Amino acid sequence: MSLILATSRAQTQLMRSQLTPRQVALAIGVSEASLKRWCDRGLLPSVRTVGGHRRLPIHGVLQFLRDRGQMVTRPELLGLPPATGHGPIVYDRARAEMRAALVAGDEDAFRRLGYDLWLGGNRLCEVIEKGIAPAFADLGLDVKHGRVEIFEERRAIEICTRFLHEMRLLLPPPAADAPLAIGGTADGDPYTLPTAMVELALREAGWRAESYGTGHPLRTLKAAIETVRPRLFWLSISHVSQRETFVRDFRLLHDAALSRGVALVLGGRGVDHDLRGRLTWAFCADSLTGMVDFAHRLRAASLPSQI
Amino acid sequence: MSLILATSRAQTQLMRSQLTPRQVALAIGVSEASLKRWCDRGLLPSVRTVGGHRRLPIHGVLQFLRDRGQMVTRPELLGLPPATGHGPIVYDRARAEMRAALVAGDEDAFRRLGYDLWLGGNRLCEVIEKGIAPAFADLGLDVKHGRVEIFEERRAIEICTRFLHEMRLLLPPPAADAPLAIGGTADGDPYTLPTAMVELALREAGWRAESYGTGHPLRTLKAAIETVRPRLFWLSISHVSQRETFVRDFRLLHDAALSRGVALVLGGRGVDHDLRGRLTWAFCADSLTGMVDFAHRLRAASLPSQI
DNA sequence: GTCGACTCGGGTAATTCGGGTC
DNA sequence: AATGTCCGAATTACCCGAGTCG
Repeated sequence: MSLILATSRAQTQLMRSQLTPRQVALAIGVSEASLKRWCDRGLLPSVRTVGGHRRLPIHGVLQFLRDRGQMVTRPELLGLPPATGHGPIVYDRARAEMRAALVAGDEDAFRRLGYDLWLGGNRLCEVIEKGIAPAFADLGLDVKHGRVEIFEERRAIEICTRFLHEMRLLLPPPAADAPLAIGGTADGDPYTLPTAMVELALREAGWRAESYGTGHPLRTLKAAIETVRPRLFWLSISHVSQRETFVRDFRLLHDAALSRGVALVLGGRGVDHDLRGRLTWAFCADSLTGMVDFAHRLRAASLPSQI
Repeated sequence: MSLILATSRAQTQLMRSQLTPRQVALAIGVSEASLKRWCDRGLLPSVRTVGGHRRLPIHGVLQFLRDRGQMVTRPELLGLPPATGHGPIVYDRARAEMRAALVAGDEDAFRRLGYDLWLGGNRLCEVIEKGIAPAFADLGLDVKHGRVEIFEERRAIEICTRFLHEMRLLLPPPAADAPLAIGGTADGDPYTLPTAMVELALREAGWRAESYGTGHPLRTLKAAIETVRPRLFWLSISHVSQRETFVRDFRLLHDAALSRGVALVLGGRGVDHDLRGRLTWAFCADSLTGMVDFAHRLRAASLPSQI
């Protein structure tokens, strides 16, 4: 039995972590000579083959493009979706166009919008918070008012999940000694996107973040904290099914986190005034960027003598 | 460009301190020709078989990579003795090792096992059916008997989901004129993995397959069939929450599919004898490979004059 | 012994090197 | 100061028939 790996270019490039100068030059529409000079000046990270040929790690290339706001003329050579041709995108328009792409089930269009925002130099947590999340908020209203079918919303969630996972692969892998963060949602809270978004935002910020998914009874999360011993634990709260039980069991989580020195972070649209008054935590985020900022401060505090 | 990968039995027996040129070439992302030259120049230690074939001691390869500071593009291809092959022994071992990796939350190990099976020449639907799915079946028993925490199972699901999405990116994108297949799970069925597996298996078989995710009320799936007009619709059934309602509403689905010429396919461990007697369908799959075979036949029937 | 897949060696095409110039 | 183009030499990738591996 044999397997034939038909390596169409678009997909091998995504998984291939190193690119040749020619591929990058074609993709971004500059001469190979310029690329060589940028590499030699250290603007663009590169490694060498045995014979001295340059190879460019994809992470470094994307970072460079984001920093410089460099236009990508043929993104498909990098495994990216085809270009919009729209030029720079602002959040208001991205929100509307993302919503439209999601409703239509147009995965490529959605990916393109996400990539445009990201390559435009925005942090992922901002792309999510100002583009994707609002698009889903609009979508939720559409469903509520019967303008959009439920299957279309579910399909949108799948599309977004795949995009988030794609971004996860594109981010540089976290350092082995990076602080560990885990999290998820509680029993009765099936919303997968928010916790996946938190994971991605923390990974972008250099954490070794792993989402544990949805629907965890709180006592198993207590076990997770005690077993895995992360530096940070996030509980994404989109919906609370049994409030009294939740509040009671939550104490387990808090006590476990406190006694193990784990920073317990809450967040999500399910955190209302009532819950805020009855739960205790290390940080309660009202935005993804706020949460990332807290993670930064926590990390800085953990390494006091790093100058 | 295409790679033909196949299985060599000896690799399972040798405890693999030595690698073939092809494995190393794939793992570090260079051509076999370059590898040969580097060996001949003494940059990379190698020994010869009696017939003159090169074998590369793994420690020499790792040393070489360290010296050059080169990143391994596919680290999962190096390190452990790959379990290449197709026999039941191979799958038994993969199943056990996958289960262990999943319980431990070791994503890299799981990915490596998946890649090993796939690159060993197995189709993805077989990798899933004989490796991954049994591993999860074992895991489910572990949870049931209290040997494994719930958070560990949820974490395993996340790991597997990310792997499936990674494979999805690795497969060649479906042709624009490939037949369309959509599917998902019904309301009250939160099991995401099976429908994601179906999607992947159909994409491997050349379909334009898109999973719509979980938790669809059946009437919205009816709308999906009528709006999207796929050639095939799969309903993944892992758990049926309200049996009577399900059976009643299912008729909507069947009628819509029948009148639109959509092949309605059922499958999943939730399809029991009772349901089989009360539902009607175009095909009821008791295995992933069986479902893929049906899809092949369906496609062949749709294109009668293709020689 | 058969057989399919892999590897061999060597040859050829394509890419990249560094440097110089526009 | 920065980019694009051109050059000969070197490196890498791809291809082929014959032989090896398991």
